[in-house]
Amino acid sequence: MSAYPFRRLQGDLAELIQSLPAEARLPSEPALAKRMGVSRATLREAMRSFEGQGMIRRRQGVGTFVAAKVPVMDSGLEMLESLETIAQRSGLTVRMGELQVQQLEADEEQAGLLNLKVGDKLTQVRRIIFTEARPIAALVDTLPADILAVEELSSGFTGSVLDLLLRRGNPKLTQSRTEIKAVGATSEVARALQVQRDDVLLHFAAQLFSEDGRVVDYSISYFLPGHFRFHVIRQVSRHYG
Amino acid sequence: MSAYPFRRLQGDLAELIQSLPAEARLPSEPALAKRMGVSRATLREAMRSFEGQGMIRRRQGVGTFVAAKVPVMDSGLEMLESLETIAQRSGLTVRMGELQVQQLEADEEQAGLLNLKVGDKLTQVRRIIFTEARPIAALVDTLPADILAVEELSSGFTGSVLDLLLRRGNPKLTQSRTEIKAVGATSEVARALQVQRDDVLLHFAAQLFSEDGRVVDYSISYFLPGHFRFHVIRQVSRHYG
DNA sequence: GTGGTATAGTTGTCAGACAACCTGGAGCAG
DNA sequence: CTGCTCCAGGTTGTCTGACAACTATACCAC
Repeated sequence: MSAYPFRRLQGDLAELIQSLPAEARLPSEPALAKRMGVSRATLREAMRSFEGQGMIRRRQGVGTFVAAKVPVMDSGLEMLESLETIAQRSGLTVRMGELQVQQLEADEEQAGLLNLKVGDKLTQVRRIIFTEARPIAALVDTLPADILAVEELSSGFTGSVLDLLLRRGNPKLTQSRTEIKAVGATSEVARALQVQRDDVLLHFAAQLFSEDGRVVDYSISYFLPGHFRFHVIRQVSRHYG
Repeated sequence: MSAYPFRRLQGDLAELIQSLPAEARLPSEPALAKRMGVSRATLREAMRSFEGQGMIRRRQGVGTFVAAKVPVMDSGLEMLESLETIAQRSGLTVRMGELQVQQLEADEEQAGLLNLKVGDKLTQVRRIIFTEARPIAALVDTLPADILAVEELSSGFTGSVLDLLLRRGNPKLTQSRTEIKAVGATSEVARALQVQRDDVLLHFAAQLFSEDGRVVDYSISYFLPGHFRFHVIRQVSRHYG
């Protein structure tokens, strides 16, 4: 149970929406507010947030409806989730391999990305995600050592730095800024993902922010095409609506 | 002037936020609501929507602040904008070339994507975006012929189907669902963009939705790496906050 | 100086009300 | 029967006013 109605609502409402079939009609706002135990104003803030993510569709005088379903396989980029979480929701089994944890000191580029000083201690985690036998993603997380110590990764590390931080609950994570590119595989990545050098890969570079605005993780991901589907809902800017 | 306060507010607030420097503090909610001429409840719905896009940051008991600035050069994917609009905001000059407009009948794939029947009339627009002398993007828009007729593209077409539809104001566009991939250049695209076959390209495939939920445009874009920067703000899912 | 405490200002939430809008059916003219 | 108008009920959109929870600052006792 969360302290604030809005946060609890986000989870409850997401659960409800995902449990309903496409085009299904949601209860009216007064009814839903009562059922969720919040005021209609708070409910509407949450609704607005879900509408912005394209999960629901509202029509004045008619009702609120679950948006047309997108194939379950792919993942919307509005929410930051670990690959493990996405895979689990999709009913896939993935495993992690080739885990490498090391401590190092920030060079100029890393210091800039993490908003630190050159020479500050860093923890770096590299790993490969496999489905069945094939590697499909390569991940590198770099964190300040005071956020995540090397020792913490020794026992029972499942492979997701994000999930680890979320479970620990400290620092409190709020959002990430993810940059999207297409790259050719370097020889190192090509070997890890068992593809040819210069083969096409999707590339995410993400800064993960905590509640106080600090950068707590810089994450680089390489995805093999065809095994993941990423999409984003984009709003039409209505400067002159 | 828009009929609904919320829509007007979206534009006004976006303008205000973008005009302020990073970390700047916004007026308090009561003050801002009064200034914008809406109630605090409506203002808060808009604020929640902007918060979801990572544009502002709210701290209870303290205030609301403009989020750390994202460089104007690159473009957040939360908002759907034409390349021309993005370029203009970035101070770049781009020009369109190799415009091809044709009418055709929907095959099975196109019918499925646009939610039409096989054989329905389509308008297809192909074009290349250049900066200076180099081509940097290839675009293909496919629309139902009743949405956009071939004749409408004859005079004064600037190169953006999106901007054209927005200017016309009919149908009213609401959002797009954009799928993101990395692909190797086909021989056709490679020739158009003056790259080698199988060179790495970023690939967007977007369905553009109108107010009534109809798919009014299916758009495919190929981007040359290095000339565009795309990012997305991702919220941390707080199922157990 | 130090630490605790009041205080003003901010966001978070609530309740109730009315306006704008859409849908479907009743009623009526043809 | 058909087609039209009108109306009533239900839904989302917005507003008002209020109180709760929280934060930073100023102030005071020590």
